[in-house]
Amino acid sequence: MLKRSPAARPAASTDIPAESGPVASRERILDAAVTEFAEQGFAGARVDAIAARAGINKRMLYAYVGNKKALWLAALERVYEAKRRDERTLNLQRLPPAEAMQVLIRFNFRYHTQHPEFLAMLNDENLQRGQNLKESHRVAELYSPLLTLISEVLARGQETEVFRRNVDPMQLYISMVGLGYFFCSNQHTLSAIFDRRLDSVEEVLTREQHIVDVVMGFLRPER
Amino acid sequence: MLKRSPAARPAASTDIPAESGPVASRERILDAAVTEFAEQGFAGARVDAIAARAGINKRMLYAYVGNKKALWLAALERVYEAKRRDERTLNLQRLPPAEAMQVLIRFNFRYHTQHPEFLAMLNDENLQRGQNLKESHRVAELYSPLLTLISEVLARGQETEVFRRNVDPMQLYISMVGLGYFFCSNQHTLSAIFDRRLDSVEEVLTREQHIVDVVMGFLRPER
DNA sequence: GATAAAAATAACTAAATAGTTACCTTGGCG
DNA sequence: CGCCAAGGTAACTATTTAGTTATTTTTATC
Repeated sequence: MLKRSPAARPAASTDIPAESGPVASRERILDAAVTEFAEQGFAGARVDAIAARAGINKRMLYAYVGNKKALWLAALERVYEAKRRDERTLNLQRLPPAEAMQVLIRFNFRYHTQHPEFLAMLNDENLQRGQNLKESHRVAELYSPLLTLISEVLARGQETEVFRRNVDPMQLYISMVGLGYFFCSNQHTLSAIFDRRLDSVEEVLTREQHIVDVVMGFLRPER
Repeated sequence: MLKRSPAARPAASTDIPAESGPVASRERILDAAVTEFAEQGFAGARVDAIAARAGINKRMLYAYVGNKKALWLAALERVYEAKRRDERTLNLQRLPPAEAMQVLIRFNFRYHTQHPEFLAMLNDENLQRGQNLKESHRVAELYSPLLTLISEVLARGQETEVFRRNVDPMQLYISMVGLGYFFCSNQHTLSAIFDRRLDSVEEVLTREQHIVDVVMGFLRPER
């Protein structure tokens, strides 16, 4: 069991070129894993397919990352990190609360439409009852900055009385995300049941505007 | 390929007892399939496990239902039907629109909290890009009566000016469902990220009230 | 160039899996 | 009883799969 990772070897005297070497290999493997896992789910994904996608031998894949579960967790952390990184680029302090809230809503929806791999991996992790994420020692890092952002914008809007009071930021976060998540994640079954394609640009924009209307409509102060 | 289903044999002279016979066997198989598929997903589910759960031999399972994909589709149709059947019991005509809408919202949320197998199978069908559902010759039967109910209640509420105008019933349906779906389906990852259990009675009731508040808040007419 | 460690490959293994085949059991009916 | 078909079982097959081992190639350093 004492498998030394090839990445642990002392760095060579020459700098490692950007497009090769152990670190780059690991990146390529994780990218390939995200793609395969997102398309097939954990049980449906094939380790051989991931190796092939990464253009690497299976033996090296095991050396770099470990077994299939470790691969899943690394891929899951990767898609979370990617979203968190994007979330952190949001700059809302200068915007008035109503506008800032709209930016948050649209950002979330667009992220979900553009990153089906994020939705697919989250769904499958939930099928596995979140056991991998619970065992991750990096969960704390994956905590969404969005919740803090929402809290801040919400508080500002409540002070200036453009938003209603007594709104739990976590509930609002789950609602904001859920309104887009279900539409994106379940587009195929919705499409089959309604006999209507939902992946056109028009349908997606219509949905985005509806989500903004729902959240902003809800947040209007009581008369 | 000419496999005669055992169910096709002429009925015996004695009546088939309720708890045995081909029809009952098929029911038991489908129940077992729903459970196994919901826990493991399509790729993770094992045909042997389904046969064992149903207390039936694999040979008979193949005779009664067909291969794994046919089993999946039959199970998927079954969970849809179950929800549609429940939806049809809603009796909203007598209720004033605001109350009727709340009943719809709560019904949906409760159904999702109480039927994780419905969510799990829908998620996995979407991972498979809805291909099985699209090939089903029974999709039309699976169309949700909820959409019609929502349309009716919405129209009544708009006439009496308790609801805002210009609301697309399909968007409202997707929102109503999505607000609860995400919370239920992703409870494990949400729980891990927020380091907070979401499956207690209190948390579920809090969420239900929030969903009601969001939808009803959105539906308030503009001032 | 020699050497040794690192990196990569292909071939292998043991277990699991969807689907099938050959065979056995039961019960109704003349 | 004797027959036969429906209903059922166990053992099998061909393939696939995660994970490993034996071996070769590459690279850095002297």
